[in-house]
Amino acid sequence: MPKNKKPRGGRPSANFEPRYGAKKTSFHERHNGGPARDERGGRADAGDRRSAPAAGGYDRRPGSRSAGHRGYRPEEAESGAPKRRWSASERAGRDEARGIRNRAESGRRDAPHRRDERPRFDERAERPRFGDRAGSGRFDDRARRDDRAGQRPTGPGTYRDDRGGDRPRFDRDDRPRRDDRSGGSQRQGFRDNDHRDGGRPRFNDRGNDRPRFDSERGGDRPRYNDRGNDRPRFDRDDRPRRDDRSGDRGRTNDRAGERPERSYDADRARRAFDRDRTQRSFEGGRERPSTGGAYRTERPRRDERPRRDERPTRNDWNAKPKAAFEPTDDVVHERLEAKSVAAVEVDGVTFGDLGLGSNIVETLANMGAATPFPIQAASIPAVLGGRDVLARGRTGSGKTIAFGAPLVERVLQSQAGKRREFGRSPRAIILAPTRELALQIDRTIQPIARSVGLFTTQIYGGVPQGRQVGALKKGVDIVIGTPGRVEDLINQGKLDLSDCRIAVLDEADHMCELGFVEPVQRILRHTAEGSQKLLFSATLDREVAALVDEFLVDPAVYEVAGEDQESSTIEHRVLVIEHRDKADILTSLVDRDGKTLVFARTRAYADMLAEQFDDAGIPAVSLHGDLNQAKRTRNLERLTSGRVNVLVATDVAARGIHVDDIDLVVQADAPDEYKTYLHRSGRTGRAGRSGRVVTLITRQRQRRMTELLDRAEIDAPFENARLDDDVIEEIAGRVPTAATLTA
DNA sequence: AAAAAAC
Repeated sequence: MPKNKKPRGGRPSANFEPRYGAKKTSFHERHNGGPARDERGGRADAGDRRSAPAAGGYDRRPGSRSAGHRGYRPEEAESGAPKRRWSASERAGRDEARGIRNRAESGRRDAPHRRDERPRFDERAERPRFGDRAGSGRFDDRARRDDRAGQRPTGPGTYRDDRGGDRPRFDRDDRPRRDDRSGGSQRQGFRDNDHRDGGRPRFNDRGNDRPRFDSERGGDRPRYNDRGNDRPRFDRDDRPRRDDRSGDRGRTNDRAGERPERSYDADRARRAFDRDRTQRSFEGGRERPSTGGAYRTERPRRDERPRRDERPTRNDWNAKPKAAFEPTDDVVHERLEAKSVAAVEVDGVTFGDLGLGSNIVETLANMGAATPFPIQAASIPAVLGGRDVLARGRTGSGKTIAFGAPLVERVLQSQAGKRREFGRSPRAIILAPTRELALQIDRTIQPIARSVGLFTTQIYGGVPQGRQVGALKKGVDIVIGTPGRVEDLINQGKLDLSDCRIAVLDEADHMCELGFVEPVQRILRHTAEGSQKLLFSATLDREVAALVDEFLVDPAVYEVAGEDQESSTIEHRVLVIEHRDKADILTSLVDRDGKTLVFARTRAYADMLAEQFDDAGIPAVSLHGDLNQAKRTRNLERLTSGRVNVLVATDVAARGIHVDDIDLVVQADAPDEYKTYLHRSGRTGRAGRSGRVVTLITRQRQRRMTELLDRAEIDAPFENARLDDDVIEEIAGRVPTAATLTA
């Protein structure tokens, strides 16, 4: 939604970001090349349906309902020949001439080559058509809340409940009133919350029997993110030992009591440092070799290893090879300059408690975020307190709101009493690695900002800059964008960040990768002196050190304890296949009812797969950097809206993109990096929903894949699979029938 | 090696 001035009336505007569930706009009619009946004709028994025009398909609409308008078309004309300005072959020719393949519009699908060779996929004729499915059309009420957090509007406690926890919610009535608590918490906001000593339940307690009121840790407990080295650790002495508590959860905390110095006790963080360790050779060569080597060969193969419940806990598991390297952890933390606060748990805490104003709280509630997720409860007070923050919360844990809501609050406070001047320069900037992500962040933050009278605008490439510049001229408060265009506009003198007091890097570790980090650094240098920096990512690691060293001052580091596979809602599997079966297995995997996201390594392969699925009668679109922005946005929206159920993407979609209801992620090509694996798989299982990830590899790749999964600390069974194996039916969610066809 | 990010 590239607009910072959305018409209040909600009239859909002809921009690149159609509102979900909204009417199609004339923009789309124009760009869909007319009725586009083929693409919407439904996935079912492709041949028949396609030959029947439109067949009462989806909400196909004429461009305008009234005869006076330019785009007016009478309804009945939709099915008639006159609308087909291009014959199928002409369209195909046009598309080829443009070098852009748009299967949906070309006539190619009318002459599908391989369809006859694939009788097995024809059963889908019995399935409900898209328009009939329960899933479609429901986005009207979700459009506003499809933030990355994906918090569900089911009221308080949802987060825990989703994870199968039947742990009783903290009874808020038991809780002392805020004012009763110690520490003289006079005002609301960061300081106040900082003193979450007294009666406040411990955030990072987990388990049912945790002590709710730990009064002996009363008012003299230092504040949560106090600075200074003498700060007693939040989770040190006074904390019940892990074994005293019930939980088998939150194992990441296991060592907190034993090793108080190691504050950044996220395994993921440590893991990320492993690589560095190899390079830095702190350990004199006793670290894991990167390929093969002693460590690997000593380990049992995956399927020979004990089952998870018999296995040592993750820390123990890791401790074996790493035992000798423990001191390094501290070195790493110093390098990060981070004194971390362990994870928090948030039962009974409200957004208001955290210091957000009532308008923002209400807006969050309307977006489906009734109560804060852990990462939000951790970072919101710190952001409001003006600290630099590094935060790691796994995919789908609500990071956008974690930085967005307090950012809005802070911008608001900084402007209190001042008029919003025409042409004012922005007070905050949020940078994201992809345009889609920038759009999505704005979709989450804009309503929050608007609820308190602040304006946002998106600054990203691939679209004409005029509109963006126009918004800046009028004056915006929060800029959300991608580095390229942001820097471009800065250099053109059209974007002035000198008054920008807060800068956020989403997917911060990615933004620090080669080729990304330099523009980011230059942009950050344009922000106001001493501006507050917030770095968020699901895989935040030392890769951000370059930025931390230059830009962050005594950052608070947050993470959420217990974010391991045990507490995850994602099921991981690896299929070991023959390469010649790959195409058919992929088609079989995506031939299903739920939404499926397929990752491919290259743009060309993504296109090829989307086309292959389409040809097999499974409507699919692709998303990658070779598409123009309009197509990118549109194709993603097609998945979001349920118009197609299959999206084939490159890693442009690996990070941050939130689409409700993706229940299967297929990695047609295995990723090379464990972080990529984590981010890709994080497109499913969001906000506590369940999801499944399947990765296809060939036999030769097994070892590499095992290593990657080790790094990701994911335990996934490797299964040999052939085309007609039940395992594929099972993963796809089709019930294996006795009549499983054998060609 | 690929992908992303500016025109």
